[in-house]
Amino acid sequence: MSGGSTPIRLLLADDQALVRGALAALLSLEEDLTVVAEVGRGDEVVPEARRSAPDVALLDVEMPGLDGIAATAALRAALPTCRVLVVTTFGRPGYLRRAMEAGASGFVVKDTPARQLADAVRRVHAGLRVVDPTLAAETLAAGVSPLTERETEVLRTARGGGSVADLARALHLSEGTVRNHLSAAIGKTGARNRADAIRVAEQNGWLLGE
Amino acid sequence: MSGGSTPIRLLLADDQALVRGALAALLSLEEDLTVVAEVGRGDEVVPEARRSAPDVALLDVEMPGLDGIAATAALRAALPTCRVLVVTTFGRPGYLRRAMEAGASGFVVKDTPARQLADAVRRVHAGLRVVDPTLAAETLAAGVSPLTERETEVLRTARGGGSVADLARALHLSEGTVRNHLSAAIGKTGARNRADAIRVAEQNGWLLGE
DNA sequence: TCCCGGCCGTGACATTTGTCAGGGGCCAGG
DNA sequence: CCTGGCCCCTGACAAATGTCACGGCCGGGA
Repeated sequence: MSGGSTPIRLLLADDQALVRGALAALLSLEEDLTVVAEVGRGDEVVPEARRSAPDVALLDVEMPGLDGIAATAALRAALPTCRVLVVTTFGRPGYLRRAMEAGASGFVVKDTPARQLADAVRRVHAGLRVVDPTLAAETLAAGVSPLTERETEVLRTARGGGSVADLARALHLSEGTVRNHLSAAIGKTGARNRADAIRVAEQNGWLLGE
Repeated sequence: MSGGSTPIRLLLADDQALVRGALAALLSLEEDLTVVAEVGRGDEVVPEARRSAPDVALLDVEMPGLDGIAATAALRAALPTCRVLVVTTFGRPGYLRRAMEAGASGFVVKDTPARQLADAVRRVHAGLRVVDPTLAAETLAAGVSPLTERETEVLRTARGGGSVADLARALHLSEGTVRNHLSAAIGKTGARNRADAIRVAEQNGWLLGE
C-alpha cells in the first residue's frame, strides 16, 4: 500500500529479455512500483544501479557475466541501502543459503503465483525478509555442502565433460588425485557415477562459487 | 493494429506461474489482445482450449504432463483453427524442427525483446509463420537427428544416470547391446563420454519424443 | 533372383573410471 | 610439546565403460 508517497524504484536483472520485459509489465501495473532499470547480465547490475539508484533489485541467479549471488554481494557492498530480492527458476536449496549469506533480503522461485510478487517486493522494501517456506525447509534438510574445496573444484571442472586426464591437466594434479577427489565427491553425494554426483551437487547448489 | 474489431483471444501455457502471469500482464497491455486462459501443465492445454476457444496458444516446451511439442500436436488435432506459437527458454535446434512438424505456426525464444512478442502473436494470428532467423540457420546446420531409434531410446534412458546393467534390465537387452548403442551414439554425437553424448543430444533436441 | 546397406543384437577385448590404503602438511586442543 | 583430525596428494588394484568384429534380419535396387 503506497499511501500516495513516492513509488518504490525497481531494478530488474534477468538474462531472458522476454521474461524481463514481462516482469516489468507485471510490476508496472502496481501504483506504488516503478521499474527504473533493466539489465540482462550480472556484471551490469552494479553500474546500472549506481546510475538509477533503485530501492529494490530483483535478480535472477542464472545470468551471464556474474551469477545472481555474486551480483547480490557486489550490489550490497556498493549500495547498502538497496535491498535485493532474488527471483530464480530453480529452487535449489543451496541457492537460498548462498543468497542470504550474500545479503539478499528475499528469495522467490518463479513457480510462485504472479500476484504475490508485488507483495514480496513491498515486504522486502519495508525491511522484512521474504522466503518460500517449503524451500526454507529443504534448505535446512540439505544442509551446507559436505564437499571440500578441492572436491567442489574438481566436480565443477568435470561438468564440462572431459576425461580424468583432461581434468588433471587443467587442474595441475595427478590423475590419481583427481580420481580420489571424484571418488570422495561420489561418496558424499550418495551417487554412483561421476555424472550422478555432478547432478546431485548441482541440484543442491553446491557448485556455485567462482 | 486492432482496427477496433474483436480482440485476439490468447491461451498461455507455462509451468512457471510467475512467468505466465508476467506474460499475461505484458500481452494485456495491447489493445487488440486478451488473455482468456492460463495453464501450467501440457495436458491441460487441450481441455482448457476447448472451454475458452482461443485464437492463438502460446506454449512453453518444458512442461509437466505433456511437453509443448506434443501439446502442439494435440491442440492442432483438437482445434485446427487455433494457431500455436511456441515460446521457449532454450533455442535447441531440434525443438524448432519438431515444433514445426507438429503444426506450430511460430517459434520464439525467451531471449527475444519483449516488444516483439505482441507482433509475433499478431503475425501468427494472421496466418504467417514466425521464426527466429538465427535459430532457423542453426536448425539447418544441426540437421535431423542422426541417432537411430534404439540409440535414442538407450540414451534417453541413460539420462536417469544408471549403470549399463540397469539400462539393460530396463530395456530388456544384453549389456553388450546397450554398450554398443551407447558407443554408436557417442560416435555420432562426436562426444567422448556417455555423459557428453547425452548433453549434446539434449542440446540438439534429439531426445524429445515420447 | 541376388546383393547391398542399414539397423539390431551379442560377446571378447582395451581403456577408463572408481576404490582403497597410505604418506605428508597443517592446525587446534590437551 | 605431542596428538588427533582433516585435507591434500599419490599409486596400485578392481570394476565399469567404450570399442570392435561378427551374425541375423529386413527392404530396396540391379
